[in-house]
Amino acid sequence: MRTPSGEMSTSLKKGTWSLEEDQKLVSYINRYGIWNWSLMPKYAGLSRSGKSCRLRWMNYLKPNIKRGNFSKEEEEIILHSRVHLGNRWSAIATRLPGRSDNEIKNHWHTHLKKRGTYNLVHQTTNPNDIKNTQQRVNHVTDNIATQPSEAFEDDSSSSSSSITPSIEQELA
DNA sequence: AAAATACACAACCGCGCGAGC
DNA sequence: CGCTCGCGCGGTTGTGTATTT
Repeated sequence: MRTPSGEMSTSLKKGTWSLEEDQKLVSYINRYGIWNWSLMPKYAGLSRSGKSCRLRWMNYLKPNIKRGNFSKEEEEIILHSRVHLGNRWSAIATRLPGRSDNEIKNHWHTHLKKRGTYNLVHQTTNPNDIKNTQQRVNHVTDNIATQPSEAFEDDSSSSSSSITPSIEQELA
């Protein structure tokens, strides 16, 4: 195994994030952007690994992240996408703006897995709903089949590019 | 009311890939 | 061309909460 250079074994904190840690990470990224996950936590005053920070940001702190219940339509998209894409959660996540791959994966394991197959999602809906839903799902599936997976624009990339080494100097 | 169990969500770990040197 | 590094992904585990006994 490799040992990431930026995050050596300096007693990194693990477990649930506190509000204070969230605030530190958010305010740092808002100010300086994302330039290097391995080094950022140090400058942000966090005793966390870069991986941990990245996960926290991607899944909960990033703007536009949707929290809370999945809609029926979102579940349908997940179920149907999984049939076509398998367990490629990140690819499935591109079909659901505002949802992270981790959240979708969790939702699958806790809710949707039990249903077994895509078809069972319809078990409580009336015939008309089923028809309409099937049309929507077919539309989504067609898109999946035709366009690889660039689908939704991701604004995270815009912030990660330009801000790099000068920050390190500024903060050192 | 307390203990046991099930459930849902948050976070970690290991690995592979691509870019840069 | 091989090596190192950082990032992202998917699987798995940990933890808190709700429900049942």
